[in-house]
Amino acid sequence: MSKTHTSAVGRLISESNLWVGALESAQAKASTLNVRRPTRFRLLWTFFRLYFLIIGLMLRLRNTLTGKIEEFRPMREGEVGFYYCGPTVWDYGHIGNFRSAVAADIICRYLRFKGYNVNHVMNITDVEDRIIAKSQEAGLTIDDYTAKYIEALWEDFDALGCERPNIVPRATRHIPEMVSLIERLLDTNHAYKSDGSIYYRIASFPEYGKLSKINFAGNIAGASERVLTDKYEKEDARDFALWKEPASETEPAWDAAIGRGRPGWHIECSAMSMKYLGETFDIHAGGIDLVFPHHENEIAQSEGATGKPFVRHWVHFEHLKVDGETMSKSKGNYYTFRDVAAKGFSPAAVRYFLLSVPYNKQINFTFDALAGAEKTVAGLRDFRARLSEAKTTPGMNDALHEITVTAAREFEEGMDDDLNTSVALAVIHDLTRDVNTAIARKKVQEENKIELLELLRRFDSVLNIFGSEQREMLDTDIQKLIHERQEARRRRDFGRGDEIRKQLAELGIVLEDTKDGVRWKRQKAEGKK
RNA sequence: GGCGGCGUAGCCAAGUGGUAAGGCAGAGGUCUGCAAAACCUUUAUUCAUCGGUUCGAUUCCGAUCGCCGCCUCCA
Repeated sequence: MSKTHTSAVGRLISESNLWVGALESAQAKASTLNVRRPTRFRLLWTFFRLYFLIIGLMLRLRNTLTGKIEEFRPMREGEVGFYYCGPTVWDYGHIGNFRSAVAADIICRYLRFKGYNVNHVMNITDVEDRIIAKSQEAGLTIDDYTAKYIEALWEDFDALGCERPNIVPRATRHIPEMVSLIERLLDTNHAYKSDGSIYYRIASFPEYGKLSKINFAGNIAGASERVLTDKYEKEDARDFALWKEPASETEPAWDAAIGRGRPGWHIECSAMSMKYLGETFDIHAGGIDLVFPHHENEIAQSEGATGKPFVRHWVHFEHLKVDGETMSKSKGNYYTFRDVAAKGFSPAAVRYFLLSVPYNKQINFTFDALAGAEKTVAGLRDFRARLSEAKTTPGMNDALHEITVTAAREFEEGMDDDLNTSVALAVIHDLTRDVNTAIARKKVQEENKIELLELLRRFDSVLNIFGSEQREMLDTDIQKLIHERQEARRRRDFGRGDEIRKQLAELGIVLEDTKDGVRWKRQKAEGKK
């Protein structure tokens, strides 16, 4: 096999979308004919790639609005507008929040993997009842109060390997946009003033309930006491506040043509998402609990004001449970990401755990499962290091090449199927086992290594579980000890060798004697219960 | 009361109308001076329970039990 082959395969991997059966057979034919990848074959490949990109490997995503799994097609070719209802910064994020954040991260990363240019907008809600209450308790302005949690949020994002969104609008910085949207709603009779506050008139929007499929008739007969007993100056109990009159002088408020007040929660997301993504955009994501009323209200506000469809594809993340139960402070099973990290678990293990179950299924958090994730991640990282270090012979092992190609295809098929990360991970584990065997049997050739490492990079551009490829340098003292131990072993002075191994273990360095020499690694982080 | 999700090995779990992915843990083995790592074998005749449809159901339908979510600001 020639160098040309390698680069073509490398491109194949890096461009993705191309791993289809027909392609493989074309490729198999090329190799049986022992053709040095002539230009016409490359053209044929390109044809297949384009063909299957259009009709073949489409991402299928569940859409809450229709309740169905649909092929995802953006409004504009190659461009995706993505809005994720981000956190309310009144406290450190808990592991449930990060389940959603990781899910949003995976969607954006996978869309990019598929070749889309993604504009990821994540809002930060930095004015809201709890924040107001907490900041007043602390004697701080809301900006001073939230600053600490916003900073913490980014630290947690970085630790968990979540990409920073492209745009992170804050509610308090978009008051004029909200005010003008409310004005539009007043003009179109979708909103009304009452006692200094402004409410949305649900009766004016007949499609209200289309996202959550909520049945108001059924509710009234049932247990929704709050709706019935709440005392509001509203035309209809279902109407919700767009603009709230401050209850006291000390409450944060903004002066506006519509009166002094502060925005309701729902209007924030309508105003900010439309500002950055347009009046109609591709994907709006968030936790499942936001379906009603938050997202339902966003639709009412946005579509009421514009008369256009607001969002084409709604994606909702299922919740995380702890030991099979709801996570709540009163049950004592409430954990922030920081709590978990403080118990000695690595952020990588937390990320792995959070993405090990598809986003649309509830995930059950247990410390046993997290300890399992810790070992699994360590194993995967070890695998990549072993592959990087593997000694190779020139050329390409065809059987291993087939395994590589198949893994690439199956990974993409799994992810295309409504982002089934469980399947994608299983593909990686299978590949790991096969390649480990190949390494042990010295079957990994130079070109296999190149394409395998490239494939792992491709996988990791989506999952981000392998992490940095930078190999840490050892202290010279430690290097000397390792060398000394090798010398001792050569003399068959195993007593001295074991002594040094023990000494290094105490320094957190674990050694592996392989046929190609000694490998070292850091002691795996052990999570403690 | 209305709407929705889920119950799969010790644990976390994927999945499908045709007879159970993957990870962790456990057991045995190969390799190794010993380890470690890796690999191999093994661990659910069975997918909450009971009925029904079907040639065939874990997968579809019904009922029951259990868990979880939403029903006005919770990811």
